[in-house]
Amino acid sequence: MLDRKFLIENLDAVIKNCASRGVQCDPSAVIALDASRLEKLKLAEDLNRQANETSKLIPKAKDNDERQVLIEKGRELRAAKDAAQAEQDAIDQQISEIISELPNMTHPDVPEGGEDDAKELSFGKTAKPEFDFQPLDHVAIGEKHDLFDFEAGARVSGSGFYFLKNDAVLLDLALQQFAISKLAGVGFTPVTTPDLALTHILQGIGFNPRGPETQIYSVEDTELNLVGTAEITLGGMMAGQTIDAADLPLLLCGLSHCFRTEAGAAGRASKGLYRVHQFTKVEMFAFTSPEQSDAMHDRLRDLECEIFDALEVPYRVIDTAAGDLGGPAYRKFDLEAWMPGRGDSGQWGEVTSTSNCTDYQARRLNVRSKQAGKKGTDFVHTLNGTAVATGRAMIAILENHQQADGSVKVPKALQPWVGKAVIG
RNA sequence: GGAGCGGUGGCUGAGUGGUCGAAAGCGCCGGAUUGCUAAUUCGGUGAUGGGGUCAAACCUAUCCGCAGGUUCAAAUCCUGUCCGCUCCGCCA
Repeated sequence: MLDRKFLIENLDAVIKNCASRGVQCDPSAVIALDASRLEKLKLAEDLNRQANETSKLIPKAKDNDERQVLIEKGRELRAAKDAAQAEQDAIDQQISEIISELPNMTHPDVPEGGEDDAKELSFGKTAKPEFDFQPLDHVAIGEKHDLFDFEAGARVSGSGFYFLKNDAVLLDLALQQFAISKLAGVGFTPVTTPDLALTHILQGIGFNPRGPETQIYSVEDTELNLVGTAEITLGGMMAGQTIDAADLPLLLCGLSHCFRTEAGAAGRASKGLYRVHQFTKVEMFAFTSPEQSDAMHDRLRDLECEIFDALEVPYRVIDTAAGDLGGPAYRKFDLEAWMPGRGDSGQWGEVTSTSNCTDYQARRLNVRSKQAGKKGTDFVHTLNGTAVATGRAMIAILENHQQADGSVKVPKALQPWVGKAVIG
């Protein structure tokens, strides 16, 4: 959510930003609405003040007659104030509806355009593999080593669910262990998180749990929703809180399951583990001061690179174009791993994503910071980034590390947890 | 799931209809003082919106979990709701 004053003072920039984000909206209506809102606000406040003054006179009234006159006057003033207040509230509601549809502003370095206009920033340390045999995709590798059971997943939970089996379980746990111990070692507080969250928390983070397009599973007759990412619960952890500025940045790494309906994704590359309704993820989350967030965003991206370098997976880093950014993001970097089994001869596939959401989520969630000696509070900045989504990481590992005999090398970083150097 | 109790300022905790944004203590900030990393003492110390100012000061409205209701007037009475605690039941 943008700040109302910011919007009013920077209307042209906001309109331009909406256009480059591809968001249909009319923020200009807010200007006139806010002017009349202020008018009603002042009127309501003035009437309220008069009513308060009248109320204070009542206990001091000389006699019953005077008291009755004052009570009647108070009654009228309150009624008038309620009417003005109601008008103010109605206008305020209209303004909020418009503003809540607006995306965050955009970092000046973000490329213009849509999905295909992302800027390629860099590549990982690991080169794309060159096979002297026909490489398999991860589904075929899984069949060979009995790693997944998609059929049973469909029987039990429907299409898009799966069981991991055997070494896939070890790999899954190893990825979690590796990511968490790596991050705990560089200042992140490890947490396990609820897998369900209240609707208003989702909305604060920028998810909309209702409507036909929603990516969110909701529990009927409750305010609970299955989280699509621990970003929701980690950000929600500090909702309504005021953090001592000296404690910033606050770094968390959270382990959670992630649930996504994938509404509207039917037909898109959906084979195997790539697009599923449930997966496990270690997520990084940072609450920072406004000055710290750009540097923190680079740090989260660099940590993702270190993790995938350690997993010996080839990847590229892209700076997502404006039109492809979600509403809360000010800038977003993705790591796309090379997946030799995708398409005819391999494709890049997104494995991580890190966003700087500046104060967009903090304003909705009301997360502030307080600096000692300074008057008032500031909204913090929030950032999130994938450390490891185990499903997609496994795709990249299995497909890149397969060998001619069908076995798969386990990256050194994972061997302590997998307990072996080769699968199969 | 059943029964009971409770949610007040950074914290502890008073406060059952008007003078309460709210006692007291702690913490914190500033001053004084004592010959010394402490003690004593005085004062100050919430947030948000609106106005005001170069910036302050200042003025004003709102906020005692949240949302409604009663009343001229609500932290205080009523209803709903969320959260927490205790006991019982169930349970990994």
